Amino acid sequence: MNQISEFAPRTTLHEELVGRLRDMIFSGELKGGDRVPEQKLCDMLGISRTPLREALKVLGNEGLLELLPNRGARVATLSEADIDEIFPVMGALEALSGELACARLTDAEFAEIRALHYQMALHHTRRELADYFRVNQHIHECILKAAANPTLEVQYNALAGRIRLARFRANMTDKRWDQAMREHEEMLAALEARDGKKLSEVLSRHLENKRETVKQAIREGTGEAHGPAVAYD
Amino acid sequence: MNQISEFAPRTTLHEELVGRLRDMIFSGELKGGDRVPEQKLCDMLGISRTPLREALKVLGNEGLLELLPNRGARVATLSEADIDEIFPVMGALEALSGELACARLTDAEFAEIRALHYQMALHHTRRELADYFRVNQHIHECILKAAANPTLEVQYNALAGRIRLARFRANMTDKRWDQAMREHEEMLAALEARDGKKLSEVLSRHLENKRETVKQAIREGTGEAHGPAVAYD
DNA sequence: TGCTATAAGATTGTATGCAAAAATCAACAA
DNA sequence: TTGTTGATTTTTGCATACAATCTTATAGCA
Repeated sequence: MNQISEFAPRTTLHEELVGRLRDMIFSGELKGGDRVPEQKLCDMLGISRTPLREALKVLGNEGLLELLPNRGARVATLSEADIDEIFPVMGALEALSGELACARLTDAEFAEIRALHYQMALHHTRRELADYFRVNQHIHECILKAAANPTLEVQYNALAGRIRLARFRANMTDKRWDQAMREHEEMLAALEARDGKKLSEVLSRHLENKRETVKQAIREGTGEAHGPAVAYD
Repeated sequence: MNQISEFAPRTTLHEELVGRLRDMIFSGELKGGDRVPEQKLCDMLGISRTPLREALKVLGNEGLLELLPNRGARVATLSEADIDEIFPVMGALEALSGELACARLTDAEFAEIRALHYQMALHHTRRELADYFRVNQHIHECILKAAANPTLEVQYNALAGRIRLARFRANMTDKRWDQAMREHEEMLAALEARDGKKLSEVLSRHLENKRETVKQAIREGTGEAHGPAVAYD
């Protein structure tokens, strides 16, 4: 029996490992730049190298790991240049998700997003940053879900995962936070009006500001050890 | 020595296999729906199952193969619903590539694209479909390259690869072909003017028409055996 | 001291073996 | 004929073994 899950779900080991390693990266257990020694991980997880290596190849293909032939895997790191490269693509995808979401959004889905929005607004007024991030991320997930396009979801999440490699606790200025909140007000309005063009425009702008926040976090945090990755907004 | 390449390039076997299998899928050597028997492929390629399986996992993650636990891999097939799901995402990415390309395009790059454009126009007037497709694809590659965003390139090509699973020889009507050619005229004009908004709009529209062509090809070609995948335009 | 060269050790890449699951097929009954 | 059961074969999933490559530590030399 492997030590990963007590009640083995209907999945293969390598597949489970992909998820497990992803979590280890996002949680900070494996930090950017760390080498990923196969044998050590195998001992730790109680498995053999074969399924682990299959998982490493997949994560390498996703851009979360850097695979150096004959020299093992490293957790990928993110430069400011990488951010500038990834964010425009995410922006295009998120804009699309806004358009599709507006076209398909049910009243029930909108109601849920609105509820989350006000919950988030409350966290904003109370200056509860962590809670704000959590709900914020949930809202974006809801919009993406509402777009009802699994391919879009996969592609977007792949990029969002790479961004999460920049695991520096977000430190939004009050000014930027207020701005983000205003943008979310616009989003809600656009969603209610089912105005896809408007929503995609707001989302693009929103992401543009987010990019600066992330870049600044990278600049300030370079070299330091940190906790789990957080959402930026 | 493995039988894949005479002069082993500086790469690992599994990586080479990813490319090799991709080619086999695109060339039609492995057709959509085919099972991919590990042992048989290993014998054929003169390798063992371990690196092959690593490659299969990667291609599964890319969506070119469908991995069924304990039941092996199948070459993925493409339904019309899949097309409708993938094309909007490609559209968003191609629109972005147009905007970025306009922002960065050098005069030399534009000159090359213009040359290709006129070459393609010649193939169009002569009704040389295959040549038209080839040059057409080259033009789109040039625009993508000009965008100078590797992440965008990777994501776009991943989707383009999945579309190529619909390996039916394109059968454009003359009407649609003429329309595509007019769209390319608009593209060239937008590129020359470095009008990113305009180019991204034309590219989106262009892709929308392409979607219909591909869907029609799927409808007409279902079940038949075909040659290598072709570009659609 | 600082550099190169070389050899030992560690790590990765690939092949093989074995157990478990699925697919196939044959016998049989309805 | 059709459908069901069970044994046999095939195929996959994982573990292990061996080979190739890289890393490092050390010795020799200028």
